[in-house]
Amino acid sequence: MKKLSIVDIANHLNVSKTTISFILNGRAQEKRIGKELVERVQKFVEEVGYKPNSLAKSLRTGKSNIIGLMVEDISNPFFASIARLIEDRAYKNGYKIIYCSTDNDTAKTRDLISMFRDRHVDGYIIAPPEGIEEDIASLIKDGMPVVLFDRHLPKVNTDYVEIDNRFSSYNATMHLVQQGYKNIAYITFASNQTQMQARLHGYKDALDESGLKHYIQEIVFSPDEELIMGPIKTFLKKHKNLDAIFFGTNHVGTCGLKVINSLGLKVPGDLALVSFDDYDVFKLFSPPVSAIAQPIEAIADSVITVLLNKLNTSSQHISSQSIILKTDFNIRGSSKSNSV
Amino acid sequence: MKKLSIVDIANHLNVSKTTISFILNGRAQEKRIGKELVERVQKFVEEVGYKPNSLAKSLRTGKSNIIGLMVEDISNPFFASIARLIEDRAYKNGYKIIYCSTDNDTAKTRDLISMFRDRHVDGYIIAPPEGIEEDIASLIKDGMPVVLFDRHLPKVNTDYVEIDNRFSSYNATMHLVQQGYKNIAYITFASNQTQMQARLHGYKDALDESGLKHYIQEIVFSPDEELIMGPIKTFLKKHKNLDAIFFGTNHVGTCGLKVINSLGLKVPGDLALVSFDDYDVFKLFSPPVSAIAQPIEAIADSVITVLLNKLNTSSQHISSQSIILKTDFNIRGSSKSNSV
DNA sequence: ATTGGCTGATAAATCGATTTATTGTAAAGA
DNA sequence: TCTTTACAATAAATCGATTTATCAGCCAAT
Repeated sequence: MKKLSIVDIANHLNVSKTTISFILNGRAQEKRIGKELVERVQKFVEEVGYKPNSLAKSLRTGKSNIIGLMVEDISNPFFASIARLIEDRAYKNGYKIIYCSTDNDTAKTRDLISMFRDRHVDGYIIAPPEGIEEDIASLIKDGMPVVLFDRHLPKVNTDYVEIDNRFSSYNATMHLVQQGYKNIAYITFASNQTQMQARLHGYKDALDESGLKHYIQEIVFSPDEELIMGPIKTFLKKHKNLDAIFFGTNHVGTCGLKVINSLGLKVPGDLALVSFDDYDVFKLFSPPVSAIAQPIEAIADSVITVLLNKLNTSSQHISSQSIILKTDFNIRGSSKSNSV
Repeated sequence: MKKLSIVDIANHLNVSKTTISFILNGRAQEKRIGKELVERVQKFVEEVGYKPNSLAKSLRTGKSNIIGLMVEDISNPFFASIARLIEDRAYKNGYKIIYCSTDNDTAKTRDLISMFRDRHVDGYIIAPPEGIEEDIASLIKDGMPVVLFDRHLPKVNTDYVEIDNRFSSYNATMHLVQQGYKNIAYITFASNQTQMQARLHGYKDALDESGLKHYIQEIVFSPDEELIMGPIKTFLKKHKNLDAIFFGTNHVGTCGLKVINSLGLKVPGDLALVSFDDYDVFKLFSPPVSAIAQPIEAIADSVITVLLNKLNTSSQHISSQSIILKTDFNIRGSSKSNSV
C-alpha cells in the first residue's frame, strides 16, 4: 500500500492526469470539464485519500508554502513565545515554519539563509544579526518577501516590526529617576543592533535630562552564564554607590538577579531593579521586579500579517513598511517611599 | 542573474549533466571520471556557487534531509531548550528541522503528522499526546524512523528517550518526608501520559511507604494561566493543613508560586516546595525552590543519536530501543531544622 | 465545401535533479 | 582478424506534479 500518484488516479479512472490536475486545482470550470467527471474524480480522490506530492508540486510551481523563521535563540523565552504565535498564525494560513537560531552569528546566519533559499522557502522572518545587510539586500533584490523583527538594518530598506525601544527605555529610566534614585546603572549586552542601541540611548537621554551620571556596563554575550555573571559581579563590586539597575534584556536581567542573590544584596533596599522584557522570573522574584513587557501577540500578528500580505500581492505598491509597537511598563514592588 | 541549474553548468562546460551529477555526488571515482574533468567541474561549480535544487533532489531520491520535530509547546522552556539542542545537532549532521507544537491535541497532532509526511520528512521526533498510537504505528509500519521523547506510548513498539520519572518523583517526595513534612500535596496536570503517571506513582509510592496521606490535585490544562491558578488556590485554601507541595511540571510549579505569592504564604515556613523540571524561576525564587532537573543535553543527544542511527542504517537489527536517563535533584533553600 | 468557433479532454513539455542503460574508443587476449 | 575488457562519458528514463499546446467532434456561418 505505497503512496499513489496522480498517474495512478488517472489510470484507475481512465482519465488523463491533466484532467485530474485541473480538477484538483479548482480549474475545472475554467477548463470546461464535465460536471459528472469532476464529481467522479473528486469522489475517488477523497475515497483513497490521495494527496499530491508537495515536492513535485513545489518543483513545478516554485512555491513551497514554507516560511523560514530565524530567531536569535529559540530557547530564549521571548523568541520562543513569538515563534509559537507565528507558528500558529502561519499554520492557519496554510504555511509551515522552518526555524533556526542564529546565535547572532553572522556567518551562521549567512549559511542558514542560503539553506532556506536552497529549500525554496516562500518568505523570511528574521531577527537579523549585525553584518548581514548584504545578504538580506540580495534576498530582497531577488524578490523574496522578507520581514525583520525585534531590530532592523538601517542600511537596508525592508519591512520590519519593532517596538519603541528608545522611549520604553527612557520611560523606565525616568521612573527610577522619579523615585529618587541617583546612581542608576545600565547593564546590557555589547551590541550595535538597533534595538540595543535605542535602549541605550533611552537610558542616556533620561539621565542626561535629569543631570545624573551614566553607569554603563556592556557584557560580551556568551552561552555560558558564568561569563555573563562574572562581569556583572565585578561591576557591582566596583560601583558600591549604585542604588538602581536597569537591565537591557531578560537574559541579562536573569543573570543579574542571580548575581544579586549571590552577593546577598537586598532589593529594593540596596538596589532598585528594572528590566527590559517581562518574564515569569521577574514576576516571581521577591520583591517582584518591574519590567518593560513587549507585546508579543501584537508583534507576532504584525509580522505574519505583513508577510502574508507580501506573499499574496505580487504587485508591491508599498516599497516597505515599518511597524513600531508600544510596550507596557509593568511597575511592581513597593515604590520607594522616601522619594524626593 | 537567476539561479542556474545543472543543465546550465553542463552546457557551459560542454559536459553532460550526468557527469556533473556524478562528480557532485562524489561518485567520480566509482564512475571512472577523468581527474582533470573532475577538477574542472569542481572549480567551475565552486566559482559560480552552484547549488543543486534540493526539491528536485528530494523528488528523485525520496530523501528530504528534514527532520520533523513535534513538541507539546515550543514556548515551554523545557521544550524550547530541547528543541534548541536538537536543532544544533541536526544541523551539524546536515539535517534541517521543521517543528510544531501539538498542544497535546490529538487531532492537531494527526494533522501535523500528515503534513510532515506530505513534506517527506526523513525522520520524526515526537513528544506524543495520548490517542495518537495508531498514527505513530502506521508511521512505523511504513518504515519511517520515529523517536519519541519525554513520554512514550505503551501500546506501540517504538524507540524512545525518557527520564526515570517514577524514581525521580519518589526520590523528591522522600526528601520531603525525611525533612519531617507530614502533609505533602502533589499538584499536577490531569494526564494519562506515561511520564505524568509515573511521576504520580512515584509520589504515591513514597507516601505509602511512609504511611502518609495522599493529597492530590489534578488540573485540566489550559493556555489561560488563570484557569490553572484558580484550582490551585482553591485547593490550598481547602487544605490548610498542608506543609509541603510537590509540583508535577515546571508550568504547574510556576503557577503554583504565583498563587503562593498572592496568598502571602511563607516558604518554607508555611509550605515547603519541590517541583519537577528545573528552571530559572525556581533558582531565583526566595528562598530558592528545590527541583528535579532533567538532563536536557543528554536527552537531546540521545534523541538525535538514536534517530541518526536509524536514518543511516537501512537494516535495523534492533527492533527498538528505549533510553532512560537519570535526573538531578537540586536541593535548595534552608532545610527545615526541626526535622523529626 | 471550407472555415471558424465551441466543447471536453488529452498529449507532451517542463521543473531540476538522480539513476539506469547505452555508446564509442582503445588496448588486450584468442 | 575478431572478440573481450576496460575506460570515459553520455543519452534517456525517472521522480510526480503543473502548464502549454493540441486534438477530435460537432454545429453554425460564409
